[in-house]
Amino acid sequence: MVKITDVAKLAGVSPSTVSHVLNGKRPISEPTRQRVLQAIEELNYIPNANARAMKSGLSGIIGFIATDITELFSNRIIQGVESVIVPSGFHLLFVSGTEFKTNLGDTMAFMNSRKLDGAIIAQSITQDHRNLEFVPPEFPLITVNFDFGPHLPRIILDNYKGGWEAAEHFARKGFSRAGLIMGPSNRIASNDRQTGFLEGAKNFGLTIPQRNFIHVPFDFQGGVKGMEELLDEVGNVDAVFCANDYIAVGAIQTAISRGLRVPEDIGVIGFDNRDFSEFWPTTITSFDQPLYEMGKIAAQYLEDKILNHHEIPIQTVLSSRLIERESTRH
Amino acid sequence: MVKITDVAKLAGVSPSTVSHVLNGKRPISEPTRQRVLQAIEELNYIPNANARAMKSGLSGIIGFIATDITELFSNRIIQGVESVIVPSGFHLLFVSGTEFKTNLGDTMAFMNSRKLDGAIIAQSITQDHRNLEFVPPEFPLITVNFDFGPHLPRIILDNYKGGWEAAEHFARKGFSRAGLIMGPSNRIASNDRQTGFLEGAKNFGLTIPQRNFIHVPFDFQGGVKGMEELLDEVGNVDAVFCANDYIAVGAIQTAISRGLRVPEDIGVIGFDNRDFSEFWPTTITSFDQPLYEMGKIAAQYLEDKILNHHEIPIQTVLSSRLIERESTRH
DNA sequence: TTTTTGTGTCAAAACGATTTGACAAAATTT
DNA sequence: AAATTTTGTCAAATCGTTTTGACACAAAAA
Repeated sequence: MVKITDVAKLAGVSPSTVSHVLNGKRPISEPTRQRVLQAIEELNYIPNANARAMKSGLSGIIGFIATDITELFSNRIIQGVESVIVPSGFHLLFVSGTEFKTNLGDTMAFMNSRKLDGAIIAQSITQDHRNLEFVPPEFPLITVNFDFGPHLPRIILDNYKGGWEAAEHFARKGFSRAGLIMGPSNRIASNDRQTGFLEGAKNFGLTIPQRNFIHVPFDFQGGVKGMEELLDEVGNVDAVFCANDYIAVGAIQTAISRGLRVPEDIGVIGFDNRDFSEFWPTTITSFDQPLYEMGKIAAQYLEDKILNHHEIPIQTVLSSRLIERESTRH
Repeated sequence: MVKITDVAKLAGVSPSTVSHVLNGKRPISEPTRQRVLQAIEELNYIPNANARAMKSGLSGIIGFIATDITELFSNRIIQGVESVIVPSGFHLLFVSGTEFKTNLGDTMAFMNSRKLDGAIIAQSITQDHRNLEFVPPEFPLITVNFDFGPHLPRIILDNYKGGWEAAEHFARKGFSRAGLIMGPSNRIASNDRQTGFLEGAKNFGLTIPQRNFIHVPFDFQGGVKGMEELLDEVGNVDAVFCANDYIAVGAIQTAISRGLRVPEDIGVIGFDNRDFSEFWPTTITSFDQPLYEMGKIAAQYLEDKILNHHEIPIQTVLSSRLIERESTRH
């Protein structure tokens, strides 16, 4: 491996001169500069990143912590993050969720090992704070799309507003009897959306069933179960707001198999704007989350903290965007 | 930041002794060991990863290069990779596709900068070799799910076999007139599947249309276009093999809107086993790719090269698995 | 008892860059 | 012409580990 002294020798200068040519910390005369550049070219010299990291104290690596990388969400966030950090010379290192969850000691060690200049935590399922207590408070850290407690800066979605807008949309489209199929009840996001929807429904004159706490898993079967429960036990709804698009699809198929027409007899709104909601036989009205944007903002704040030691605003709130499709075209 | 000398001082030993306690390269007497351990605990000492990397020449980081991280494929591969490398103390660093594609110099610099101990290249769209010519041949590198030329070790899918099995499945289910909607023609995978399907069709007695080279984009609209073309111009098919599930869905919807029943009048097989193929109104017969497995194997080979300098087998071939669903239940 | 072997520890030399104090030589100001 | 400033370069110190040759001391073998 060719190193800086090799370059210096070939160019007939000292290593420090090579370094100055590379980093521009001191002026170098043009002829010397050229000789050094030539030597670099000739030897194909690449500075050793680890040596640099050691001297500077910065690794140029930002950690990305997600409980489940399979979740498509993470990816759009990642793209947003990368759009910011890659041009600045940073790279993204993936810290697997399980690793993060299972081993406190290692997590702390990792954050403290200087391998990471900072980290972004995205969409964790757990609300368990314990791990983070071990991370030193000055370590640059930000969470995206979920709230990990009052001390950690976060980029979040206005879920209350999303719920409210769903109700508003139903009302404007002429639906009148609200129903609700939410995800697992331990999620703050779910609760906020539910509250927003219910208060919105009240505000816009939709009827609300007494029993408004159907909670199901975030998948197709959850939607099936939710819609069955809604039709069999709650009854008399024509406007169903679902926690996500998988649930919406299950709900729609169940309604159809019960002889109901969507949206004529019953309207459905999903959440997340999954790819299939756009080409499902009945295309699905849904909320798009600005995940790319969230990643971008998170990355900008993080960089600003790492590079300039600026504090990250404790909370940044973005809005989801309603995308109207057939499932609510009354 | 507390360092090894601080620990040494507190424990009343030399830094090398602390190092030996940590790494076990030399025997240390039990009482000394205990004192050192105690000091480490007390000071909350975490070794500096960069200093370590510099000394050892290994960063403990493996690069993951994917053209499009949004693509769900990458994620299952990543999970497989992680299942192997995380227990061994490695971490995964994303190298964004665009970065890889656009800037030759940087790519090379990156591979050579010792920031990465090795890299996995997954599912690139381009067939462009140029970037890799700049990577030194001894750099541990392996590609997953695509072939980047004769010199790079690869884990690939037996696409020919997949095509062949699709034909076999159609024949066994009583379909008789084969049709084909493939992805963009520049993909080797597409071509292999096509050849396998056509030869399989011949072998199992399916009729093959003269015009068997419909190529469309890999999405829903591609499927719509493909099926229209098939019905309008090729005609007389009852068994359509699609390049992926998005195309299959578009094809199915188009067939249905033309008054055909799936699978009674026309059977459809997709590829990739996307989540929605399992709950689409007509569930879709598809091929599952062993992506997790591929990632796992790639990671094992890579580690073996990084740690033990064992050469990576130039080619490892895995098979896809047919999952039968309603779209071919004749 | 003397020699050999084995244990446990240390001091010093890497690893490969960046930073800083020093100092000629050249350019500018008095 | 002397004093001052600027410019360009270098030598040496530093970042925080790991590794290795040396050595003291204890235990075992001669």
